[in-house]
Amino acid sequence: MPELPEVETIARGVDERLRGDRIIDAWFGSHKEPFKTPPSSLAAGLEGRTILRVRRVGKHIVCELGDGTGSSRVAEWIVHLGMTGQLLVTTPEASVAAHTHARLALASGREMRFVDPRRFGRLELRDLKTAKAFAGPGAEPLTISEDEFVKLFRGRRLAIKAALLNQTLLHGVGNIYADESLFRAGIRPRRMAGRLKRAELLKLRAALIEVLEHAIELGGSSVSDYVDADGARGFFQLEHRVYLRTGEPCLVCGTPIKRIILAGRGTHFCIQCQR
DNA sequence: ATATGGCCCTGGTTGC
DNA sequence: TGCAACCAGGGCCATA
Repeated sequence: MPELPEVETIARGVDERLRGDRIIDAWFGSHKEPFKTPPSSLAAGLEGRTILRVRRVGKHIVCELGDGTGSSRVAEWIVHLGMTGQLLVTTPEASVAAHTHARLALASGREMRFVDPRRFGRLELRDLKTAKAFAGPGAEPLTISEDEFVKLFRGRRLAIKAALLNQTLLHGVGNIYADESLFRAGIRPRRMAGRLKRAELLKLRAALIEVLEHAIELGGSSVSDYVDADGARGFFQLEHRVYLRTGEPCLVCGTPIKRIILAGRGTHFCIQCQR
C-alpha cells in the first residue's frame, strides 16, 4: 500500500530518470476505473509534451508537463497508486505485466508504465490553462508547522488514527505510518483527536515526521506489491514496530502487540506503551 | 456541518 | 489437493 514514503521514492526515481524526456505516444487499456480523465483526453494531453519535473503531493505523483518549446508548465499528469499501483520506467521490450493500464513511449526510447491489479489507482490530466496546479487535499506532514498540526485536530470528535488517515486534514499518511507514528508517540489509536493535549500532538508530529523521513531513506515499506520506478523493493518493513506484528512481543516492553479494527482498518498497537 | 460505513477490485491466505 | 469464501484497505459516496 503506497503511502507518502513509497510515493516519494517512486516520484524521485521517475524524476531522476525521465526529467527532460518527451512523451511521443500513449497507449491505454480498456478498463474504465483507472481513468479520472478519459483515455482520449489523456492521450491528447500527453503526446508531444515534455516532462519538466516529477514530484509528490500527498499520495499523488505529479508529472509537470511542458509543450516542448520552453520550461513553463502547461499541464500536469497526476497518478494515484491506490493500493496496488506501480509506476515503472522500463525498456519497450520488457514483458508487459498483467493489469498494465497505461504505456507512455518516450523520445529516449524508454517507457513509463502504470500497472494496477486492483484498479484503485487513478490517472488524471490537469490542463493548467483552465485549472490550478494540483495542491492535494490536505496539509503536507513533512513541512507542517507545530501550530498548524495542533490546529488540525482541534474539536475533532473521532479517533486520532481515523484523523491521521483523513487525507483532507493531512495527506500522505496511510495505515502503516499511522500505526507506526502512534506507537512511537505512545498514543492509543482510539484516543479522541480533539481531546489530545498539545504536548501529545507535538510528540505525534515529531514521531510522524521521523518515521516518514526514515522510511524515505530506506526506500519505503514493501509489504505487498510495492516497488519503486525500477521495480526494486524498499526496506522499511524491517523497521516496523507494530504494523502486522499482531501477537508478537512489543520491542520495548515485550507485551504482545494487539490488533483491532478501527475506521475499517486493521490497527496495531501496544496496550502497555500506548496510553 | 462532520462522522461513519459500504463499496469497488484482485490476489493471497485460510478453511473445509 | 482443490476450490471457495474471506480479507486486505484508499478513496469515494450515501447516510446519519
